[in-house]
Amino acid sequence: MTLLATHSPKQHSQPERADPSSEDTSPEVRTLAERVFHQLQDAIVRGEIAPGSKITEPGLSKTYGISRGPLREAMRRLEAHRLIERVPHVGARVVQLSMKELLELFDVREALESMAARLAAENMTAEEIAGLRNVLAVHESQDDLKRGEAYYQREGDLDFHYRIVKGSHNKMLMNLLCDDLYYLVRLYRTQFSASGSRPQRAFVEHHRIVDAIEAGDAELSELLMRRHVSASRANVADRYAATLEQTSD
Amino acid sequence: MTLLATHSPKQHSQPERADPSSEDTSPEVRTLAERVFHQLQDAIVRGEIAPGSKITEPGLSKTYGISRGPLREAMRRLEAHRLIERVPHVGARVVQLSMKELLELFDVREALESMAARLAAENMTAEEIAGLRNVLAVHESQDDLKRGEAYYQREGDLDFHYRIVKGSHNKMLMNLLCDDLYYLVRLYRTQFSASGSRPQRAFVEHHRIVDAIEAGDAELSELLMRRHVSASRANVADRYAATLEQTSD
DNA sequence: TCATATTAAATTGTCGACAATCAAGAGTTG
DNA sequence: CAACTCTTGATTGTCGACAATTTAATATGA
Repeated sequence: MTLLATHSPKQHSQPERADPSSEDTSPEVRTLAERVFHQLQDAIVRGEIAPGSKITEPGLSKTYGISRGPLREAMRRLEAHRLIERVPHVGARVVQLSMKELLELFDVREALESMAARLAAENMTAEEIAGLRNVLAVHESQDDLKRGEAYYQREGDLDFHYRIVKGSHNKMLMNLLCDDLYYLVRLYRTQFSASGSRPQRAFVEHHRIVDAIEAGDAELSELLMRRHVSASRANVADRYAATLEQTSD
Repeated sequence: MTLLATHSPKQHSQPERADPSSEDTSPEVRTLAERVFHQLQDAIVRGEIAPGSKITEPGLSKTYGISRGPLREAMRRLEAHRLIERVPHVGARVVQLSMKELLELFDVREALESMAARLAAENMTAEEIAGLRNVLAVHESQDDLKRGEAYYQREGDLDFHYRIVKGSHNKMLMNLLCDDLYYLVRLYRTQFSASGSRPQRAFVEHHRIVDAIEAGDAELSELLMRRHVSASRANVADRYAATLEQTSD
């Protein structure tokens, strides 16, 4: 019958984030809790809900037109994904990554993604490698056009890392990185309005990583990915230090 | 095959927490959902609820004497921690790790724990190192007594790894390992009734790791921990292969 | 007998209401 | 004027009931 939606025609009294461009007909959102979870996840990651802002259950309940039951379940999932922080009997607020936590995130990424690259070199299929090269080609063309600023270091970069993690053929690794950490990475990029720097250097590094994976050199792939993430981390740390000194100007 | 049948029927009212032996008076179990989450987490990890068995909401609701509201929130958390698997409109069942997934878990541990050891060598305080050495001393005495079988490779081993992860002073790493993966490790140990082998060898490895950490040698600590976890993985794989051949006996 | 369709039971998803708890503001008092 | 208490408002936690879906069991027909 009526799968979902049309339950009640979204009476948005506060049409703040009533964004119809969002995809309600996602792969498997057969339940309200699932749907609102993805909606909130998107809204948070895109910065539509301010970081650090308190989110209240009646408020969201009104906004999304559902009752508090499934909403609370969605919030519990968001909490598990570290996108919101809850305090019993007090409330929940969107996470606000500090620089310390961001650097911690990079350390975890360095550990996991280098392992992913190693496994990818061992397990990636020819088709997957071809797809990976195709991603690089797209980046290259875009790099010519827009001097590699906007798209490249945002979703495009994540696409590259996505495919390598997927190429590891390790489900647990995929879940950890793709379902948890990468959303935090996106959140950080909106919070710090991080228009990634060093695009050309990262681009070269990406190419070398793919070369190593294609050659089946597990150790080299691991090493290059480790350096790649580590360099990215150092870059972020440097830019942040520069920002701190710039404040007194 | 039907080991570990039913869980304790605690048919109590709501007044007290009832079970004094359990850690119901933990730091922050101020809500029913929190409490039943920890109770279920323990029950699953200890094998009191059979792996692969289907758990039904009305059943658990009766067993723990709470309504389905907080119960569902607890189950959502269990799902996020990968202890149960849910299918919309169908139900939930306790996870049953396959050997493939178990080896995946070891790969993730190798990546994360080697990073943790590296950071621990850089950040661990003198008191933390002293505590770590004390753990080793306890293991040694127990090793003399019981020939290192039961306790050592179970909770004791995890205690060792716990402290190193904690010594990394990286909250995200701590959450990932201590809150998620280590519960899966415990679950595996009950599911496969894995009375850990190679105790003396692991014991020596533990000592060398602590030595490296105390010396502040980050690279060596990382390398030794990586080898340690990798050897543990290989041991599990070998034992499993042996079990397969033994089935024809 | 096997396959298919229908029905029935049980379970999951969702909602609205009530109780418990916290945060803030008004009011009092030294 | 400051500090403390009390009250009030709002939010969170919990419950029971109803609707929707799945699963099984039964009935029906070729």
